[in-house]
Formats: sequence, C-alpha cells, structure tokens
Amino acid sequence: MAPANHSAFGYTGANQEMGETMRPTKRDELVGKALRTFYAGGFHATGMDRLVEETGISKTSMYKHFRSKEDLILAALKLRDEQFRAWLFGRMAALGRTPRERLLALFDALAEWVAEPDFRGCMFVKAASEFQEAKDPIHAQAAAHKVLLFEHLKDLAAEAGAKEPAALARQLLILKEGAIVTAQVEGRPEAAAEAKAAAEALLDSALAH
Amino acid sequence: MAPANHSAFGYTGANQEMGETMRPTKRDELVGKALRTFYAGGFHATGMDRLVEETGISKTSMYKHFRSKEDLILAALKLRDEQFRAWLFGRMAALGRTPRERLLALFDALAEWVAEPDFRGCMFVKAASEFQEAKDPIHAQAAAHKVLLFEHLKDLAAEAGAKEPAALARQLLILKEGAIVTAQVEGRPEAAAEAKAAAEALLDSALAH
DNA sequence: AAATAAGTGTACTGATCTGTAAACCTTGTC
DNA sequence: GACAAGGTTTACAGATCAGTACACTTATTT
Repeated sequence: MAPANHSAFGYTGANQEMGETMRPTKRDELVGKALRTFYAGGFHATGMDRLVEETGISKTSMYKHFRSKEDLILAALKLRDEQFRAWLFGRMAALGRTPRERLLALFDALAEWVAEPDFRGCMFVKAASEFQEAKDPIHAQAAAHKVLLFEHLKDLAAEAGAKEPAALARQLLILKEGAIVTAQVEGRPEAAAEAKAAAEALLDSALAH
Repeated sequence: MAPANHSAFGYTGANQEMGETMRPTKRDELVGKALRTFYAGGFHATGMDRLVEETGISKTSMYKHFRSKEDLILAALKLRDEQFRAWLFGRMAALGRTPRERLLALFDALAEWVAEPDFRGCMFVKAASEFQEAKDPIHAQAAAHKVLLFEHLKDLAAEAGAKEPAALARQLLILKEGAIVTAQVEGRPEAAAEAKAAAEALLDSALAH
C-alpha cells in the first residue's frame, strides 16, 4: 500500500520514448533496484560497485544505459516521482470521499508510510539535501516533484471551497514535510497523526463550512 | 542575527572539560570552520583534505584533536546545537513579549534565517539523512537536538495556557520543520510566513483566549 | 637552557570512487 | 550459418577517500 510496496510488486514504471528499442527489461530493472539502494543508503554513500552487488547487473551494462551516476540518479528520481504520486493520490482518493476528506486523508496515507520498517524519509528531500545547489539537475528534479504535489492539492483545496486554495495547499504541504522529517529524524511515526490534527484545525479555519 | 552570523562573529562555544589544557584556540577554530564547511558541502561529500584547504589546519593536527571524522562531525553538531538554540530562543524572546507571541515569533526568526543567502536547510536533518541508522551516534545526536527544541516549546505552550502543551509544541515543531524543508528544497523562503499563518490558526484553536 | 606541548609539511597506505577497455558469451533474426 | 545487439567478466586508470608515520618547527613553561 505504501510506496515501498508499490515498487516491490514489480510496477516497473514507464519505459523510454518510442524510437528506442522498447525492451521492457533490464534498464527498468536497474532503475528500480537502484532506487531502492539509493533510498536505503544515500546517494553519495552508495557507490556504483555497491549497485553491481545489489542488482547483479554488470557495471559495463549500467554505463551502457546511463552515461553517468548522475543520469542514473535522475532516472531513479523520475521513477520515484511517478510511483509516489500514484500511490499518494490513489490513497487519498480511496480513503476520502469529499475533497475535504481527501485532503485530510493525505495524513492517513502518510501514517501508513512512515510506520513501515524501511521508511527512510522523503527521497526528494534527501536528494535536494545531498545536492545542495539549486542549479543542480538532481536538486531541480526534487523541487519539481514538490511542485506537482502542490498543484494536486491546490485543485483539491479549490474543490473543497477554500477561499485561498493555494495558501491552504501550501500550509498542508508544510505539515506533510514536517511530519515526514520528524518521523524520520526522531523515529516517531506518530508525527503523521499529530500533523493530521493540525490539518483539521487549518481546514476548519480555511473552509466555509 | 541568524545562526550563520552568530557563528561568524566568533562565538567559539564551550571548551572541553577541565583537566585538559584549556587553550581556547585551535580546536574550537577547527570545529567552527568544519561546521561551516560541512553545512555548505554535506558530510560525505566533504573530505578531510577539503577541510585542510578550507581551515588551513594541518591534517595531522586535526587527527590529534579528533580520532576520526565521525568525532569531528559530532563536535560540529554539538556546537551547532548550542549556537542554534541560543540564537532561536534568543530571537523568540526578543521578538515577542507574551508566551503566545514568543511561540509565534519562532516563525519570524525562521523567516530571517531561511532568507539568508547561505541558508542550506537544517543541519540536523541533513545529518540524520546522511547517517540513516537510528543507532548511528550522528543520527542520535541530531534527534537529541530536536528533543531540546521540543522541551522549550512545550514549556512556552504551558505558560501560554494550552490545554495540551506537548501536543501544541509538537504541532508547531512540525510546521517549523516543514517550513525549513520547503524553503530549502523549493528555494521559497516565503514558506516561513506561510507556516506562521498556519501557526496562528493552531494557536487560536489550542489556546483558551 | 632544557623540556614539553602544540602545530606543521610531506609522503604514504590501502581502500574506494567514477568511469573505461577489451575479449567473451548468448540471444534472436535474416 | 552469419551477424548483430545486448549482456557478461576481468582488469584497469586516475582520482579521492580516511587515516598514519616521521621529521621538523614553534612557543611556553620551568
């Protein structure tokens, strides 16, 4: 149900654009396993040799698919973005019926995720943190993910009747980021529920009922 | 006014316990400069040779003060904890008069910090992110810093008359972490003001007025 | 003046880092 | 059967990593 599982049962993600060979296999397998290894071990701390051990794919083969480690990281982040958004928005839609309920369900989904044993925080925050320069393609891609989350929440907030949907979406996302960071650093998954309680107060004061 | 300046004008932090030589000099200078270098470049990505260039202190000398890179990181985090708490609590006390105002002033202080050109996010979140295992001494020290923040806010929330001071403090800290992460990843310092608006709503609903 | 402590420079070890070269194996397709 | 694409193994280059050895220079203290 949570992102880790979502990738675990073999949802391989989109292939490259047409014109390429369109084999569905090794490249995506590499990206998927690299994603998990980077998530578990960090980007700088995970060497290419480590990926060879973990994935069973030869280094030569890796460098035939990706020109550099950076390219592989970017591909892994792209896959993560697709998987995470699909999972999160899916959970929100499943757990809530009205737009307001679905906004709140963000934090129920979060609670599921942060309680998982291999939860390690937000991969995009980690990426932006290890590649600090805003110009860095990796940092930029992490930031782009956050923007996509914002767009979706803004739409939901508008449907829910918020006077300032963008402002409400931003506040809810700040709670989301804070809950994830707190759960990770302090090892307290209850942070998700605490953020939910705060979100209820925000929704009460932002929504004409 | 913000943490970076606080360390910039030479507040060297506490020396080691008595019994040692008690020279106020090189060791603390090393820790202070290492702190800035790690903050700007990350922990894994910053090598000891880089620190030699940046600090002008010889590697031999570094390893006479610290047995390992990990020990140096721990010392840098300890200094950061002292500097950051002194700065933040000082700003909160200066910018607000009542307990409620001081809780809110947390986000005014944050706004000052995240707008600085060399703001790079929370150093403890970065540390916990690069050293993921909760058992890791570096991760544990990062978590300990967050607990100290919580204690202070909980006391303030009690003074402000909150029915559940701990719960309110946790929610405010979640907003704080979220604002810092958002400002860093997306490069949007306005996140601090957005978090403040959310905090006002929380205070309104948590405080008997 | 002698001794002690603190710091320096240089050179090095062995491991690991990203990335490449070259020869070989295994498919499927013409 | 020939050929080519994709994959493999092995070995390597050059850089950088954390950490150490050793001989030297200060400065302070006694």
